[in-house]
Amino acid sequence: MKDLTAQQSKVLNCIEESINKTGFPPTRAEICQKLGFKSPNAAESHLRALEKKDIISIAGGSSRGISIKNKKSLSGGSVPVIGLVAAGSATLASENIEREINVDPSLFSRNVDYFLKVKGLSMIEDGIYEDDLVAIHKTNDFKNGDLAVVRTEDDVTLKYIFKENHKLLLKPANKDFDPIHIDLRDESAEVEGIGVGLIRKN
Amino acid sequence: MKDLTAQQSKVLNCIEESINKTGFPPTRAEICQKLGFKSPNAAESHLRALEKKDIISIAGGSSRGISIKNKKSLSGGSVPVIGLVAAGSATLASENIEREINVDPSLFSRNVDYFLKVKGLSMIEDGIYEDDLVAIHKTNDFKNGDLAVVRTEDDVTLKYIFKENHKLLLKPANKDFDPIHIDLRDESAEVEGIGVGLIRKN
DNA sequence: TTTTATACTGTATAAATATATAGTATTTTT
DNA sequence: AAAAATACTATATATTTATACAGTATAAAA
Repeated sequence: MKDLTAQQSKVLNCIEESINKTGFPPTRAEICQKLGFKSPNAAESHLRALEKKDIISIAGGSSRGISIKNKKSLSGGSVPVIGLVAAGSATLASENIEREINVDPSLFSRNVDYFLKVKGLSMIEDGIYEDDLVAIHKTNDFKNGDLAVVRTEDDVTLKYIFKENHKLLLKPANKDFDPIHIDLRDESAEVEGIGVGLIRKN
Repeated sequence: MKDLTAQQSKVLNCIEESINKTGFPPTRAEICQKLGFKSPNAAESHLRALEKKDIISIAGGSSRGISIKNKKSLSGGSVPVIGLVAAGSATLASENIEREINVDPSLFSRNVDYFLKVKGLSMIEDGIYEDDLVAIHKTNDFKNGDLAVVRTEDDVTLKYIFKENHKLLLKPANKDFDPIHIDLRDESAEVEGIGVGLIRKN
């Protein structure tokens, strides 16, 4: 990584301060005011220099469109824990949120949108126990064999998913449980997300 | 405090998403686009409602001036991840630290001093797999049956511990592995900590 | 029952903001 | 020695954006 000049560091610091203090990045004018510049272009060119050095990224055409790259300790690491989801309700509806926990975003391979608290023993043979928190990345894109949160017509379930044409197979990891077969021509089913990790509390 | 309407929750979610994804809050127009509103005032009035309920604050006269309140800036303590521990070396010696991760201190029942990266399959029958990170609370106090990190004369191992007088039993959760019997009159062994949780990355 | 809150569409506009262009001067790199 | 990067002032402007105002309609609270 290239070194920053003294002025560039000041500008970067100013951006960080703004985000920490107000919750959003500064405008060019605000940077100028804080650092004593008299022209908005002073801030602009410093921003472009920081962008060139890959320290920040600038969203073109949008106000305050500055974001700091390789955000290591993003304060917004609060992730909701979802307990039992009533049929028909949105998974992330506030009434389903049990609590919020802070996790390092870099912990799991993909962005974690919520934790699903496991009910029942259907995945126990693969080391997923009752009350384990499965980290869910929200997506409807999946590969066969993925651990998926699937919303069926009257349930939300966590199983291994396999799809072949119009047939959906939801496979548990417990020989006492039967796989669920869904014919998408008869029933609707939707993949809400896939499991990318797990947290267990003893 | 948490009597948000469904729409208000959607808007709040939209704000959080924007901050997480782009690094800065959305504009009214962007909220409308994401949630399908056709008038900027739809977003505006929802924002005002959220402000009235003290969920967010809106900086007047500045673009994207939305910030989410009660942002618990709880410094998620940085906790080291310990990989293979060479016999004789201190567990928390820097050469054993693979990385550091941020966790919510309230996540586990007891304070987590480090994560031990599991090697081998000796605990697989109880859902502890290779490369799982077991949260370790440093203590030499334990109960029979606790999952313990035990330092023997030539190894550091993670097993269920049972002590009876001068006899120590380290019991794996895998029938292919034999329990370790240690006679404390002949060999030394020390409990470094006990497992209070687990993190798995898929 | 009246009021208040929710949930929007639609239009308009002042103010905020990004961003280009034209300069000047110094320092660093090639 | 020339080129490129740094570090600004100064001015201008198209666009973004917040925000007010005017409505419509429904649901919840007083």
